[in-house]
Amino acid sequence: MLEKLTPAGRRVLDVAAELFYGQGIHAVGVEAIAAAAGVTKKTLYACFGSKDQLVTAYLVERDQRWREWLRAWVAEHASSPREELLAVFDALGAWMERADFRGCGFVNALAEIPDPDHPGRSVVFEQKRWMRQYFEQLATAAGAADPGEFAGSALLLCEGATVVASTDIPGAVQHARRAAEVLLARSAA
Amino acid sequence: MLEKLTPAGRRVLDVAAELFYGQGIHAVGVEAIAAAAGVTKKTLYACFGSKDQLVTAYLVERDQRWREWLRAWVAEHASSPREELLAVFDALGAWMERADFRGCGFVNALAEIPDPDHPGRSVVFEQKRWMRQYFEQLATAAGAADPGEFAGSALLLCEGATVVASTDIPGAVQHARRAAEVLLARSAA
DNA sequence: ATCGAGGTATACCGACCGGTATGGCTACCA
DNA sequence: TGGTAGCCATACCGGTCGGTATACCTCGAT
Repeated sequence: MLEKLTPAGRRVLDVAAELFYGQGIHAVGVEAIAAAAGVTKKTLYACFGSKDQLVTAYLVERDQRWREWLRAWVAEHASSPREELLAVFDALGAWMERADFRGCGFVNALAEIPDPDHPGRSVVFEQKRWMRQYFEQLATAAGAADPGEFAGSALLLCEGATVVASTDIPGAVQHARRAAEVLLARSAA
Repeated sequence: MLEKLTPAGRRVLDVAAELFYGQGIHAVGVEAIAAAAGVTKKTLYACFGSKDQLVTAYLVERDQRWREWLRAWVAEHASSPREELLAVFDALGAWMERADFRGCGFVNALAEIPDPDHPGRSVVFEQKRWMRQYFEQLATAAGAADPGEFAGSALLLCEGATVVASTDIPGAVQHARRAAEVLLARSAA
């Protein structure tokens, strides 16, 4: 659904991603998305079928891009397994400094999707599971005594930092990084 | 605004709290709230003025009730400063087991309120600041070497656990409690 | 040469949005 | 006894919601 997008569909998804993240899903109507993408509603519906499916496509692509961006950032800013682990928090910090930062797009989406059967929810679940697994992989490489335990803690700190950073409290991610260092030292082989 | 509520206003706020938390703010219309409270829209507007003000009142009261509930829970389930600190996580766990748990109502509200001037946002900020301060107070009593540092970490773990618990990953709050114990031991006098 | 895919534009649908207006009823208090 | 606070019911306002219908255009591939 994402690779074989027509040019118009591509524009729609880009615009939808920005508006959904910036203003919230319910706050943005399909008409506004179509207009901002320079596309008629008919084209939008021909490409995505419904608003719910457009929302799901937004989340799927956000997940893909996040994984790619994070891996690239870590690879570029770290030169040892231990550094890679902590670089995740530095990446988080870099992301939060963006002017349009408005918390975790997946968590925000979850807040607006109470329906347990909405396909978007499982995309969010999968994203968090991936983050935990990524931490576990890095912790294993870094020689942590219990990589699974550390990965769970790191996920908590990571999600906590994202929430706290969006509530006007400064230094959240640096704080999370320090806590992760302590927990890693405790868990080191 | 909250104490001097008329009986009809009281019902409106109770119903609004349940619907806003359970379905999201934008997803619930004033008409649905009025109907569920057995009240006309005119009465709703006479009591609260606008939907935004009703949302704000919901957040203010949620904050009040949370503080009272948490303090009472901690007082009942702990008998030493250290136990009190960790009991906050047990309280979190008890709250998450409720059938209607749907993440942090304040964080969810933030996701739906991008407007930086909305009065509801500062209520959310204040709630998080209070949590941090509460942790600091407990950490001081428990003899932590750096109560401020520990309070920040505890807030991260607490918010992280709430997010992670709402993404289908089990054991988040128990994990957070264990991490808090480790960090507290590291920070103990 | 044609035909379908991917567009455009405009108009429409019923339902709902937040918010207001009119009017009447009861109960308590000065 | 008269007012007013609180509440009811109904109807209305302009605007927007997600989604559909009709009709026309323009390509590139067969």
